[in-house]
Amino acid sequence: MENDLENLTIGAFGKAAGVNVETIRFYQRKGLLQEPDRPYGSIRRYGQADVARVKFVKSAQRLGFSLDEIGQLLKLEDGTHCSEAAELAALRLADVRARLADLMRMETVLSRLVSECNAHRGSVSCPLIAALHG
Amino acid sequence: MENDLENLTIGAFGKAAGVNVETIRFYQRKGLLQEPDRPYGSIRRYGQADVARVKFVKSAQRLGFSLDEIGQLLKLEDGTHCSEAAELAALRLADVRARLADLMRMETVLSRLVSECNAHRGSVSCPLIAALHG
DNA sequence: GTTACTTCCGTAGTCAAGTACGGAGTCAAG
DNA sequence: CTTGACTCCGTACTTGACTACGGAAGTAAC
Ligand SMILES: [Zn+2]
Ligand SMILES: [Zn+2]
Ligand SMILES: [Zn+2]
Ligand SMILES: [Zn+2]
Repeated sequence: MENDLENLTIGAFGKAAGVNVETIRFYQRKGLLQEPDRPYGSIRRYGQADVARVKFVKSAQRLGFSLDEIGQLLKLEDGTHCSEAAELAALRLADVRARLADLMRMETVLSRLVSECNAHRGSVSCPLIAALHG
Repeated sequence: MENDLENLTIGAFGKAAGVNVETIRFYQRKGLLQEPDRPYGSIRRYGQADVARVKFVKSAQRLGFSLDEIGQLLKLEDGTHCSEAAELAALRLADVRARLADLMRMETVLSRLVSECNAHRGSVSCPLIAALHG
């Protein structure tokens, strides 16, 4: 296979970017990745810029951005006017903090319930189950 | 309407439990709620035990249990042998803690990126966008 | 030049937890 | 005894981020 770094088949591309081939096609349909022209009667080839783009998507996903938001970010990728990007990131941050607060509440309650259940041996009814009725 | 507390129509039941009628039907299909017998050529009626059951489901959901897990919990609702319930709760707790760690990581990175972006005014490229390439 | 993998492309399915819809049948009020 | 609201039931749709499938065409290896 003549798969130098700028002539990757979609399979090699997927491997290089750490994603499934189907994921690449899916991103193409979503408009997150453009499909390179296809030489007549042949196969598309991909390069390192494409790999970088997918890695960008995956990094942003790890920070909680949705694919739609990542689409926005990619349009600002030149970095010349980042205020919109900062705004998106601030929204994400607010959302992350809200979910964090939710989970902290769950953590508090669950850990209390688990330890209460561990402690009530012998007593009549389980406080864990009882708590779910409130 | 003769809707005393033990003769609720499904609509009154939904209102009493704070959920949509369709949600009730959905829970019935899922086996979380049993459907009461339907007097010949008539309409089903519900009581406070049903309302309590839905509220149990909703409480457990707020703690992060899935409907499938809640189905398990409901089978143990007698409270006589709670070790399985405690085990489920411990699993939920572990999961909540894992998600908490994820979100804390996101919070750290996002808040750093946002403040770095706010600080870089005038400098060449945006560290927020740049970071997504790593 | 045949075998065996890939690519291409469109469509369809997955998961969770519901929501929506359409056409009966039922019920209470006026 | 009709109107309008509600119930019943089955089926299909929703969201987000993929994943799977099927058949034709391209390509690589021997
Ligand atoms: Zn702009
Ligand atoms: Zn217990
Ligand atoms: Zn048991
Ligand atoms: Zn910036």
